[in-house]
Amino acid sequence: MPTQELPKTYNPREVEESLYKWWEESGFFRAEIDWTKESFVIAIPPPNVTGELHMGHAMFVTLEDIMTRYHRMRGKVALWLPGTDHAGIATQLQVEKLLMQTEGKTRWDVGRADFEDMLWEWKERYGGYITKQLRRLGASCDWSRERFTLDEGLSEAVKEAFVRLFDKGLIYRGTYLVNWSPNLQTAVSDLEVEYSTEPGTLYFFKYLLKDSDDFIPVATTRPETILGDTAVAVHPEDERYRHLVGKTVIVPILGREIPVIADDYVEREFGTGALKITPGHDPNDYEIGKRHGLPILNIMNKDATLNEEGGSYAGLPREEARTRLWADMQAAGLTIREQPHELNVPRTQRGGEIVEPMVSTQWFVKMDEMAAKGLAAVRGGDIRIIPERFEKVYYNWLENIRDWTISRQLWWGHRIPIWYVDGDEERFVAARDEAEAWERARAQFGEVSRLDQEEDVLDTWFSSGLWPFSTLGWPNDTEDLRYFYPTSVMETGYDILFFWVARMIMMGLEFTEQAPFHTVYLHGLVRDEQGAKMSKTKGNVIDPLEAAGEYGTDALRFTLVTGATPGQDMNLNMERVEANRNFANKLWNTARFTLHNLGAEERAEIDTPHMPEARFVALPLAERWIVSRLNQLIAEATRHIEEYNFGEAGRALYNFIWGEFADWYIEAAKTRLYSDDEAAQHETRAVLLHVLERTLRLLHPFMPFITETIWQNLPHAKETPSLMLAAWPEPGPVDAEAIAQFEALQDLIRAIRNTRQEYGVEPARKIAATIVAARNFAEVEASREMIALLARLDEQALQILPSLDTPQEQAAHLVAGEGLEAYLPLAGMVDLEREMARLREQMEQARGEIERLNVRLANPGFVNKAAPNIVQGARDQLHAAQERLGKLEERQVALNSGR
RNA sequence: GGGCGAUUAACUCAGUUGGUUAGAGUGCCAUCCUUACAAGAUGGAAGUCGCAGGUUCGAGUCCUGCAUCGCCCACCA
Repeated sequence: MPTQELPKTYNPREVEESLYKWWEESGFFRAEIDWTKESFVIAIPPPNVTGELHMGHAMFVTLEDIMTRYHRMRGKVALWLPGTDHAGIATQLQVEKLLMQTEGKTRWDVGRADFEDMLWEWKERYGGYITKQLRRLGASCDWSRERFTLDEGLSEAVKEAFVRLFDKGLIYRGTYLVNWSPNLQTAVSDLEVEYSTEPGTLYFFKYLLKDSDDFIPVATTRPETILGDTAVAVHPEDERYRHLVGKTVIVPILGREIPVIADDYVEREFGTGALKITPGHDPNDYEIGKRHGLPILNIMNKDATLNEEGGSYAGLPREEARTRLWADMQAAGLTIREQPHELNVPRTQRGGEIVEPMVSTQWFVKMDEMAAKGLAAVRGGDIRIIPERFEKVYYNWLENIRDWTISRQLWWGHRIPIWYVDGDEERFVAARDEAEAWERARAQFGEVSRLDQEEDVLDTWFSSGLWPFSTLGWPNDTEDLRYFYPTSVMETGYDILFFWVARMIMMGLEFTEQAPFHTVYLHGLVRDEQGAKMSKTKGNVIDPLEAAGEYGTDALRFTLVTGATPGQDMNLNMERVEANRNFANKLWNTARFTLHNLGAEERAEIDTPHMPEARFVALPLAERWIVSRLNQLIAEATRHIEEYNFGEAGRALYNFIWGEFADWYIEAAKTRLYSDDEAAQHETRAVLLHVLERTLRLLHPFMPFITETIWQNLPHAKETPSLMLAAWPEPGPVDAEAIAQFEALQDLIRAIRNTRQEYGVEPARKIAATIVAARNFAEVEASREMIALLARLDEQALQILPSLDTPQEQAAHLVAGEGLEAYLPLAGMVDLEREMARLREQMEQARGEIERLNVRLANPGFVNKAAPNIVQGARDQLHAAQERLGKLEERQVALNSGR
């Protein structure tokens, strides 16, 4: 493996695509079943098959890829199972739109068979696009197991699930008031309805009593529904209207007679206190109608135009019917007034048009039983939701769940496996295929001459609900299913907790009698930098591939993972992506430095689990420090990842790589690297290489491309061909004393630099400094070594005069922890007055600290109740501060007497 | 109407069983083209942790109330 000179800056565009291709073609993403090993499985949240990549995808790819790569490196059989969703409504809408644009036709114009062909064509053309985009983000999915919800296997699972639920009596057909989408002409579930607050009008009008001039005043926001009224309701205890209960009133314009009823649902304070009842087009009225046995009048066609029940308004769209009717009522003197009123308008999630509650015959799933099991699984701890607060949201939804409308009057989806017998809507069987349907129909109904399959398809989420196991082969008892199921983590956005996660849990429990995963990790929405939702109409969408193209996929991923905490929305700003691009470049240059200084002999050792203890203890201070810090980092990053705190893990890596490895260790290493001591050189290179290589492993799940690229350039034996297959590092020894000593060194250097700047010493000017290591270090090798290090680290600025004696001349005096001191000569640099002032300020600080600590330690509550290590820590601090103050006082005296 | 989240430096955000003097990136000021990196280096300024109480030896962190913004659920015509 020849090591070539790396370019000065990392160029992601040059490596990402080919690297990914190599990973994929080499089969590194493939999960091979190995019964001696543990598995780690994530089923991807399947994107819409013809969808476009957005930041939500980038977010889940980042998080799921981190988990998958991490567990793969930990030696598990890691399967990230990819696939796409047919996305019934979304896809059909796209194709309908295209059909309208190109041919000016609706789907009904071309007919079901041809339209279905168009859908499949569309899917074939655009279906691969989204998965290509996921690849660009580095997703280490096992593409050999890719699934699509309309695949044969998954369709089989859907039929099986449906029939089982049907046989159990959990699926029923019924005529109820459902949410109707007039554009799509299909029913949608409650979840697919979104409410928006919009300005509107509250219309007051008169309901005339039959055979009387008297009237009941009624208020409505939707006058057109007057045409479907079958009663007027008042509160039973309302004195104003009590005497009218049981009387008959006349529907305006139409002249129909309807009763006045009493129901305590009516709010006396709202409007006029009298409520018109339209059971055919309002959910609450529907309930009231059922209670009172009122007729249900459907006044609309499927496209929300008025039907023949609307009398002369028949054929008009609902909005137009409203204005016409109101005008006619005004002319007839039946109106009272209008007032502005804020409306909560139900709109369909996809199309955005106003939902029309409409009575129709649909298929439903009974939810109570399944919901109870779903609740128990989370309550009992079989499933954990992260962040925990969403457990409450989940409970709340399942506790109040209503039956699920699963039929859709669409043409793109799984056709409901119900067969009607001899054209009779009341006689039907559920069956996995037509043969079984005949069998079942004959067994149940005897002579059967014709079977017709249900025209409706199933809600997309019905098939998605089976995803964790249908993708693994269920209902067949496949090896994949046995080995990989249940899956491990379900990672997705909190916005589909009800749509998808809850249903997967319920269906998993129902069909496999197991929770489909043990952990649900919910991420937040990615918003723009002002916190606004990204949308095409606002034009504030940041395309993940554009961002990745400009700054690198790794930078984008790192930004997404470190910028947010679980379940929390994040505001993405490109400055952060740029900053992380810079971080990638920093890492790149640490690698360049390491490789540049490498000799031919440095290689093999990095394949060992960690540095042998015996070698470690013999290392010089800086080396023991960085290796100790690395080992602490390994433990810390591992802990954070295990606890799903990926952002914290990422930040810890960032701080180590930039703040410790690059800023300090590499500088410190130069002392020995550029010395004449060949053994020392070799040792230093080995440590550089060791730390770099371990760091690459730790960072790989977060930034797969750059880490692999560098890793491939490292001169080592490569027991594994790719970093993604390398073992996750194990923490080695930590030398706490080395850490403390090196940190003291850092403190002192910072203090020296700070003093120079304070006194405005020009950077190029060297200062002769006297460094004194305190008595407890005076004898040990460490102090000499520290002084040498210091000389190197501030080579440009300092001429170090190592000494164990306090100098007598006037000098600025600096003290760091671990008994390190520095004296910077005053001559030519230091103004005595300023130095005295500086000393006073530092003494003031020290006294303040001593005061605070004394107060704390004098408090019996603190000494008795606080943890012993906390108390001891305070004592140590007090001693250090006292010592520091003592030195400062000595120095003050010395300076004064020297005057 | 019910529930949840957010409120920390100029901006975008971390801060995980309560424990020194609250951190990062960006921006800002000053200096530097030092032989890995100007996508860089060094130093610096910058926060009464939304407000008011409480618990505690000790609160950004726990409790109560309030304010502002946002989200979810429910759907009073």
